[in-house]
Amino acid sequence: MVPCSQLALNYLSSQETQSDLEVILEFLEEYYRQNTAENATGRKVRLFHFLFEMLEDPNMAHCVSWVPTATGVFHFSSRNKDQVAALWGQRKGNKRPMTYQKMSRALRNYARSGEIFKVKKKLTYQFSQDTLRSLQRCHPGNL
DNA sequence: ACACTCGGGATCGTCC
DNA sequence: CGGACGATCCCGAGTG
Repeated sequence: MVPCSQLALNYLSSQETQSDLEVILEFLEEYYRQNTAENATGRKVRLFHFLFEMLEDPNMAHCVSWVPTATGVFHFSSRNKDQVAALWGQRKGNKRPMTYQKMSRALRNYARSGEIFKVKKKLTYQFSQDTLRSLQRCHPGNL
């Protein structure tokens, strides 16, 4: 997560015509909206955010893991893929249980927005460069 | 023949 | 209310 102060500075320097107070209030409102409800209740989390979390968690390696050969490529375990899906549905608070079939449909939608692409291999997908960079920026952990 | 995987249209829920 | 957007549901085709 980029520090609030740095974001605010960038924002301020690009909005020199408005009054400082106006700009600051506008920024804080947006910042607060993006960084509270999301982390607290998981309401605004997108599927690829969740998947990135799973991929960074060593305890989930039996479900999803990075493919070492290329950056941003990951694949699901054929046996445990539905476990990831179940956790995803749980995170979203869905009434009906999530399955890999339904979750993978959402993954396929990411091809249109260019966030994640399907690769030829079974059960494997690839984050786009931009998506991967922004995810790593928000996740100050390893790498 | 069979189970598993992929593709996509339709629909839903939330937000503005 | 209605459109945009992301996700969910469902069914049929593809494949080893």
